[in-house]
Amino acid sequence: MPELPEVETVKRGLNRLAQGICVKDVTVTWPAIVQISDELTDFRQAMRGQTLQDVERRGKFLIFNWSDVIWVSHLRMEGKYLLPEHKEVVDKYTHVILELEDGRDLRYRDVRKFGRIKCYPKQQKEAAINALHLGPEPQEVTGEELFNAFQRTKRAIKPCLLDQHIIAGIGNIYADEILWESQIHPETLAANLSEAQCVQLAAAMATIIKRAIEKGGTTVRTYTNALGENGHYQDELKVYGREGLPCARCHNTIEKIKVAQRGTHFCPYCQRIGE
DNA sequence: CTCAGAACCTGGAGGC
DNA sequence: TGCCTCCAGGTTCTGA
Repeated sequence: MPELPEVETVKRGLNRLAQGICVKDVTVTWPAIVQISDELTDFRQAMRGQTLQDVERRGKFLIFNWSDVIWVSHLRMEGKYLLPEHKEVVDKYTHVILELEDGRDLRYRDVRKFGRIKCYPKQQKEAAINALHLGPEPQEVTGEELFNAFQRTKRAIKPCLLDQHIIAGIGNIYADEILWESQIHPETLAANLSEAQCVQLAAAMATIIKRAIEKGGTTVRTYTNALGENGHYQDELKVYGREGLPCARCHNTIEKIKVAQRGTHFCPYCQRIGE
């Protein structure tokens, strides 16, 4: 679930369903998921009595604004927030449970246990977000900013799109989709892209990310989305998961290769190195 | 400093 | 059915 459009969808769901929830008690069953900043002594103690004001997003991070603390939360591969309507049995993949004053629970569920929730005092908010060293959002970055950032690296364009210090929020699915839209081969050296190609890339990022947010993100495989919301952008994917199928633009066959250890889908005819 | 590769975890899919 | 290998929407650590 977790690239920018999916995280944005989770954020909107939490703001719709969880604003004003008040925490009575906390249970953590996999301690590595929860971290606290040096100023705090105990997560459970810090969270008791906290009311959720709202949730923001920066890149793929969720920022929870509680009354006295903030959370910087990353879902990584499979993290989900759930707010079950009825008291459901807690399964073995649920690692954090906030027992609420209204009788419900806010649960964090994560099969692979990769996700993280870091808790800070509220006054540390700006410093905590700055310490993430995130690049600009893909809907806001300019071609010129991309061009300048790419001059400083010897890497291929694909790993640059995944580097959160350069642009914050793009993951493996949208990187492939953006490169297809821009007709750029994923192994092209980023430093070799022209300024015009960087402008094209910035435009493709804005269009694709905006559209994916409108569609509620992308749901692939059998993951069920948090808060009952499934994405629909999977119906509009042009290359991701489409190896062996015809390219929507030129009808040649989509290929899958490895670039910087990540599965990478592209059209070898309309995405060529040096074009 | 930069970059490639491993590590962190678990489950599903496919080969034998 | 069982066992093995590989793969997965991400980040962070290690070491060259």
